[in-house]
Amino acid sequence: MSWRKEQRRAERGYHHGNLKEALLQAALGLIAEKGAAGFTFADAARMAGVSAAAPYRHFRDRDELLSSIAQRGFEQFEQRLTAAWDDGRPDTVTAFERVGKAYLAFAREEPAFYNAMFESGVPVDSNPALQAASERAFNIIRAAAERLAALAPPGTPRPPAMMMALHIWSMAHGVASLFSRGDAARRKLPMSPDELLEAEVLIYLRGLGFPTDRRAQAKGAEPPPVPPEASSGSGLPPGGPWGKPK
Amino acid sequence: MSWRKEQRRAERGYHHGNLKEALLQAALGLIAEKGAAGFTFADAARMAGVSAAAPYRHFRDRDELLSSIAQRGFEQFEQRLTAAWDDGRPDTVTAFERVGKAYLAFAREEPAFYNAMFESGVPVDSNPALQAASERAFNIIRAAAERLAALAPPGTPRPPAMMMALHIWSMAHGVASLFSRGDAARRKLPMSPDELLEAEVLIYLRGLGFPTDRRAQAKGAEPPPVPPEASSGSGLPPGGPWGKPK
DNA sequence: CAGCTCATGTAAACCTCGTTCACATGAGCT
DNA sequence: AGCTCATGTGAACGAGGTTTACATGAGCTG
Repeated sequence: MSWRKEQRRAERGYHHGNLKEALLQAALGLIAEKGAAGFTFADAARMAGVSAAAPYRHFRDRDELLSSIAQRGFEQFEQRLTAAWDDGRPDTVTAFERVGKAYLAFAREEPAFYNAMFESGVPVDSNPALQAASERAFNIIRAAAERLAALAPPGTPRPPAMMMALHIWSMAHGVASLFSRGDAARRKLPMSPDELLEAEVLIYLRGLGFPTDRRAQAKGAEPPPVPPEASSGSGLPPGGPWGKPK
Repeated sequence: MSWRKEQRRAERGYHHGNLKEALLQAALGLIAEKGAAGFTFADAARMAGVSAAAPYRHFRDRDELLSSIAQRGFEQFEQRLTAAWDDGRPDTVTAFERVGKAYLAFAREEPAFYNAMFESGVPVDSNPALQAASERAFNIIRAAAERLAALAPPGTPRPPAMMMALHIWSMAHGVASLFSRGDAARRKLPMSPDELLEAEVLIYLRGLGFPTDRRAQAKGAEPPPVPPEASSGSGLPPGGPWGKPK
């Protein structure tokens, strides 16, 4: 069995050359497989072909590795949310929903990152860089909420954008962690997590008085009077945001 | 140092008498302190004054202890939700909001249970009793949603109660796990988690067309025509569900 | 190019934990 | 009194986290 280690060493020499990165990648894979709780420092080292003590040259301890991954996660998260938001094109509500979907997509497609970010027990404030990355990501949601709030129909009290952002975040996180990942996904649902979240957000926005029919507005302009096609006076498609009751 | 162990043994004899219960209590305390991830079987044994091997007479392994705690958690959770719902008294919306508050209160006051139930990585289906307890608890929310759905204003499409229940659950869980517990509670918020959730639920209900002014209905009866005091035609108090924009 | 230095890796050791196994104890029944 | 079985003990194993003393070699310096 030890020829393997020898061969690896022969391949790469005494020094690895890029161990830090290799450890992060290995950890990412392991966390995706077994969750942040099941991930071990030693395994990551093994996977990178180095001794168990080597990682300590690059991370103070296991928690710091985890926290680094969480930080990267928030960075990628921010990118995905930014792309989804696309500065509110083609219209604010459509873009807003796209952000919601991007949230769930991230949670589903990057389970390792999501796990490290929200479920690993790493305190957000354990590391200033982590905290900053987390805030940048949240700010995307907040900025989107800001734009949405500015569209509040005249006559309606304008909702605080921060509150809206927190509400949306809680919905997305709630759906993701209860229904969209890992063991939780095994709960039997009448609809997909994506549909669930989309309906939730639409109903919420309607509750704030927003026209949730996309045709009713464009490019962030003040919404025009509701056109006659918009059904039931609420701007929603017939049947409600949850589709036809099959 | 060993006089302590001896004394303990002297106090309680060779047999503990109620080790299973003692272990559950010890675990509860440890989880509350350090989270389910940081909790160790050995610590629980130490705290109960027995050897590290003793717990295996009562639990197959560490996971089974955790799962037992999660189950108890769901049972207590169900009780609290049931009490809060109080069969929809004095009116459905009020009772519904009380359930939301009870959810958060439970998450805050019973961090160990909440942790074991939702954040410990214990799969809900690892144990039939656990699964059943979890479903009973969720059924309270579902039943409440059912009653609420039946109140849908005439002319509005009636929302599926199951969907409503899932939405409410996701909001409550989202707020609890992001803002109301442990490290997460350190995020700076413009309002308390309770207020945040209450506003969220009210806005959501309004989005479904429910009159969210409590005076507008009583005892689950069909809501009467909106009285003149109900402002702005939405049934909400002036300023919106989030209070005055200070 | 020889030599030095420091970042980077290794091996070995220590502690804790989860888990198992052979054995001890004593509560309750016969 | 004696049996028996549930319950607890101690020792042992393997694994992981972490530290420490030592090894290696990449890159600078003269």
